[in-house]
Amino acid sequence: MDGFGFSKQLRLNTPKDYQRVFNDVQLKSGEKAFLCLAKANDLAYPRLGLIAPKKHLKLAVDRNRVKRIVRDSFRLNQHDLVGLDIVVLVRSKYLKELSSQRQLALLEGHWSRLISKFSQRELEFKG
RNA sequence: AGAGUCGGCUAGGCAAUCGCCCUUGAAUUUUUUUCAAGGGAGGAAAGUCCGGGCUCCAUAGGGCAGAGUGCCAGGUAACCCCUGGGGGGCGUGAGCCUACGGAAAGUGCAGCAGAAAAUACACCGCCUAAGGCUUGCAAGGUCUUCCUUUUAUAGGGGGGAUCCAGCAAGAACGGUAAGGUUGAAAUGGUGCGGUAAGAGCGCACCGCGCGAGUGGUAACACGUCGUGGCAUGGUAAACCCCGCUUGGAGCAAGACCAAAUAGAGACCUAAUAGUGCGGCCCGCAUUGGGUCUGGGUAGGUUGCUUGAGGCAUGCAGCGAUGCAUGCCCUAGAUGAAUGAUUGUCUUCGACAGAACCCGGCUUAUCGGCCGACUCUGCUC
Repeated sequence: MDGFGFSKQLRLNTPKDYQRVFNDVQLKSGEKAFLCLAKANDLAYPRLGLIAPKKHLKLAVDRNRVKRIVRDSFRLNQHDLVGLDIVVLVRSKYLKELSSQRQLALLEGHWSRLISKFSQRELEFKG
């Protein structure tokens, strides 16, 4: 796993996968635009799930755009996120007003916060 | 040059890096993984408003109801679509708009204004001819009275009454609908005659209805002829009537794989019956159907892209379109693929993301390009 690919392996594919994360949220990071939920997965790679409700983003074009940006950011940072199942929820239409650069910056912040929380938790768990 | 009308095309390009989906080929032991090549959203993909294909319900059949549709001809798989034509309306014009069958089968509806809104009425106005009314007049008639002439009949003269006849004036409980006022709409228009005043009351012209004729496949047009003084106010995206069309459900359709609407038990119910069948009846098929208990799956494959397909040329047609030949294969995802970052093009954008597939309609839309045409102005 050294490339920056984003194959099917790296996605949450079934309702079951999503339920697993929702039923036991271990890590959380969020603000106005995004909410990231995560749970350890005991795998050698991270997995990503996306929820962009029609309620917040009415147009299919907007929903697709956000998903692409999140996926791309996840793809480029996947090596730091090993061992996590992450579900990203799009929270509001406020997102629409943000530039793609701003969105990417927000996501970077979420990733690093998740990583630090995750490593802290691992330490506690071991200790 | 300015203003405008109609039609068509386009919908960022290029480079680098990191990625996604599909197909093909190669490597790998098949799975998997890797590499290479190729392809990868729209003109509206949208709204889901029509019409089809396809699938299942019966092989989708008859009638009623319901729904849709509505000038004519053509095109098409089909249509509420398209093309051409006709009628009506708008515009100087190119052009644009038009649910455009029936109102003498019936029912209903019409605020405000106005005299009056569908029945003919009569507010203002105009008129006083006929018939009647009121008032006046008194030369006729009639009645009455007085005077006078005469023996008398009768004659002459004066007064009064009456309203029989007459004359004049007035109006309406009469005539009229020309003129006025309202309105989207008021029972043909103009002129002449006519009349008490008026009126299709009569005539001329125009308009209208009906019939014939001519042209046109037809809708319809023409106005040559005849005929009717004119009859049927509007509204049918009000009910309705008439003609035509129309079975229902949808790719979560449906099919396959695995034990898979399975298999098991209990109770209830039924042959003029139940179910398929989801408006109702007929008809057709079938012999079951309903409730409950307990048990189990809710995964994968397919349908899924070669099609009423595109492009080019030729022929037929005013055109929509059809036919012929050649070439091409051009997204098939399914927690859902086209992106991100950077640079550059002086500027880079709008509306917006395929989900079974087509043909339309409607709505959204930044900018650019091309063609045809119209009007106005200037120059020659």
